[in-house]
Amino acid sequence: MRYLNPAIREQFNQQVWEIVRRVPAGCVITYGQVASLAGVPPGVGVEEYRAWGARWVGSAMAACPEDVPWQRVVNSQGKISLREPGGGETQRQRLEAEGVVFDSNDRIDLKRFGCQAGDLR
DNA sequence: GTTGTGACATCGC
DNA sequence: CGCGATGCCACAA
Repeated sequence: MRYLNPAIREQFNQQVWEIVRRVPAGCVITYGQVASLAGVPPGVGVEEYRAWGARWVGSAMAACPEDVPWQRVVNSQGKISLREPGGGETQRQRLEAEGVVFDSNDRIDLKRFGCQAGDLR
């Protein structure tokens, strides 16, 4: 198959948003974690999912609803990934209000604030 | 139908 | 530990 079925993609997006909503306040999660929790969509190889799951999550985030705290989803570097640099300052303070601490490099310590799979449920 | 770009992850230096 | 380069899929123009 050349590319994933649109229906599966849609369902996958919903699943991603659902997981992000389960992320508790003061806790952040990486794209890889979200992809891992979302599970491998049908008809997709695990090795391919490992490489593209994160990107699919990012694509899903592109159209995330208002009630989805997309800001709690960060990349492996522990940094907020936004299209507009500096546009996330307001949301960053929002995370700080939840207890998330940023270092001098605008980075989050995933060892402390990184959410575990078992913490979601 | 083709081309360019992207809210990433991983490996190498 | 930090920065640069690479791979691959989906979407918009």
